[in-house]
Amino acid sequence: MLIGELAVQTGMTKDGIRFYEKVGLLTGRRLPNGYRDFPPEAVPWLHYVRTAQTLGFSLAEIARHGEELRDAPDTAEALSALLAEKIRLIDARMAELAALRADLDARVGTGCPLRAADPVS
Amino acid sequence: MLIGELAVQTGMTKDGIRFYEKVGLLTGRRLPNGYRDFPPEAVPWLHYVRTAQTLGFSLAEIARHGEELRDAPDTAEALSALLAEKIRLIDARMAELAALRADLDARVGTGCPLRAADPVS
DNA sequence: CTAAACAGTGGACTACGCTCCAAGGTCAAG
DNA sequence: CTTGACCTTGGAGCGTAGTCCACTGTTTAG
Repeated sequence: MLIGELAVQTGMTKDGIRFYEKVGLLTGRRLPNGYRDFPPEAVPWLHYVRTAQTLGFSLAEIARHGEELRDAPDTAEALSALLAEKIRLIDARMAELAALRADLDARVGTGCPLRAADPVS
Repeated sequence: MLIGELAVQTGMTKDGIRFYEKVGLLTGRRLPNGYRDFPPEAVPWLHYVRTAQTLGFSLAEIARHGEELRDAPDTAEALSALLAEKIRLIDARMAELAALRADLDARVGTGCPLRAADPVS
């Protein structure tokens, strides 16, 4: 698959895809003419990358996790460990969100909690 | 409260605090000598800002929300609306995280799901 | 009076995650 | 053989969120 089609199928720009390759999120095969050639699996992979990214994982983290997987002696086990680790991170983030939510919930109707901190009032 | 003490009490740098003031997260009173003078409420406010920020809200968003509050005719009502809005956002984020978590969960032990997308293997 | 410990400003610089652009190579159709 | 659509590279530029620095002013203690 050439870069343009991958761009269409993932909703990314070509420049974005090239950037992702540059930072190691995608490894590049080249056709004899120098064009990049992506396997179809690149599509779900990029969707996964976008999802993980919007959830607060940096591209470097995502790339590093990919590499850890690639270099693991026992892939199935390494994969499980990595996913378990990600799940722990997600749980931690969810807990933080729950705490903020509870905090805001508690402030609703209790006067002027945020504004009190804003000296303009 | 002078900037140095606020920095100590919030764990921020003075430069960071000045930056926050510059982008409108903090409004500056000045002493006759030109020094910034912060009310004690700035401490919980900055803690709140940091929390909201780590949860994915941009400084611009946080500042804008603060302004919306300030400009609202009925502060208590506006506050409730704003907090309700934030809570909705948080719920949406939590739902996304839950979805990713379930996705990862489902992948654990099912072969080579991420690696399949990484053409190096 | 001077030195130390604070404060102020402006501007350069960083890292991340892109986006845009110019100049040029490749390929299929007419 | 040219046109157009596609691809390549390198480099500049941008927005966000700061950090760091030099130089200068202010306050306090000895």
